[in-house]
Amino acid sequence: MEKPDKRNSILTAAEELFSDLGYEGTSTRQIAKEAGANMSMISYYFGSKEGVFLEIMNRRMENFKAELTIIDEYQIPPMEKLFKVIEGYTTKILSNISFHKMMHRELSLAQRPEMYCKLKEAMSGNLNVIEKIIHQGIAEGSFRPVDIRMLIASIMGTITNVATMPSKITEGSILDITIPKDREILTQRLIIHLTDLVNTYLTPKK
Amino acid sequence: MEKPDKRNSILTAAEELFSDLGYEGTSTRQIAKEAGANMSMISYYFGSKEGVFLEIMNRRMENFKAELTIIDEYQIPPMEKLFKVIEGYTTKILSNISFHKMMHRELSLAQRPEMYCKLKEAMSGNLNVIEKIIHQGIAEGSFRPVDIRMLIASIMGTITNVATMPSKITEGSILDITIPKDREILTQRLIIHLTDLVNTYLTPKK
DNA sequence: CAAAACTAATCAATCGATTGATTGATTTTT
DNA sequence: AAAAATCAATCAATCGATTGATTAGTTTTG
Repeated sequence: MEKPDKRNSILTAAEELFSDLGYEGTSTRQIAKEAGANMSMISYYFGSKEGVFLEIMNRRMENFKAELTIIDEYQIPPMEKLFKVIEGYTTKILSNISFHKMMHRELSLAQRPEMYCKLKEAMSGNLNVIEKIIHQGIAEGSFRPVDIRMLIASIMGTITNVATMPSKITEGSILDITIPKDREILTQRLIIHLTDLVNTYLTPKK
Repeated sequence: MEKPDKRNSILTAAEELFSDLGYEGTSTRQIAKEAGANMSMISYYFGSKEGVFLEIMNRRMENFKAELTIIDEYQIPPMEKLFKVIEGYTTKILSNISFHKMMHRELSLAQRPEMYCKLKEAMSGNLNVIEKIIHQGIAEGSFRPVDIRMLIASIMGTITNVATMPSKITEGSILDITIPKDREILTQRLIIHLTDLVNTYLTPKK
């Protein structure tokens, strides 16, 4: 016997719809229809449309954080740490594009102050780890002195650009990030590019 | 004597609201109120809410394009071209953040196919200019061979990251991109970082 | 053990509020 | 006076949310 489990199907449907159409662009009727559930199930399980949104964000955020702080503990050179952070971050984001789109829109619009703060907090937590690593590298002389915040903007921005930009925009490229196989290829290509970029940029000239 | 010019005040109000609240998150009543105009003025001048949106986007896009193609014509080394492109692009985007936010959301959501195509076209036009320059540099040996598309993603992504991310996220930084004076500082800092980054990354190792 | 009581999950129907848009009358400009 | 611009009032449609009723599964009771 199959379990309907409308609760999860609502979350799944809502995440995709929010990601594709935006929060305001998605109606509770669409969510219910897509989830194969009755509208009232949304209120029943999550209280409101915003409740669904918050549940999705909180879930994904929990799964997202931490990870990076562990890498910082490793006893390896800063450059190796940076590589691991880049690999971890890229993989995470490219395998959760829907959430990443939602998150970015949330930070850009800044309408739900509570959620905004949570995201900001989670975000700057990750930022600080990266900043610390780069700072350490510069201090010990294994990195060139650079504008740390701007370099982080480059790293984050590159990943976001690949993740959110419609792949069709890169004309000629047949890769489509919505296709799992292509996404895997893109992920590796992005990791290679970013590690090459920061390595070249941060390695002191002889 | 002041001219009411409701038409323009509607466009101005709508651009800011669309940028802050998103397209679906903005109501025609808000636009009218903010513009100090009657609701029906929106239909009168633009036909519909979407008409307002399209007018804003088309205006800004016209103003945005071209510029880059001229740079490509200059008789200067590829690296100098790239610097000029970066400077021009960065300045343009950071002085039109509202439009840039709208544009990115439009590309991310892809709901109005017609507008989406226009934006894609304008975007890939700019991309191709940059690609051509980098390609030329690699061909003549003044650039290292790199993943061109990914490098472009880094350049664009960095600018977008600085432009769309709430400045508060960079804790410690007191710079607020919404304040003109701070924005000017950030713009210069961003240009310096990007030129330094691409210069270091593209210059062949001796 | 079986009847009764309770609970979680689901549904169709409907609520008041808000949406984008339009109307016809009125004012301003030319 | 003709044209252009503006207004208050109103439209049908859709929004998010709630209601009361129903079902199925579990617990408690006698």
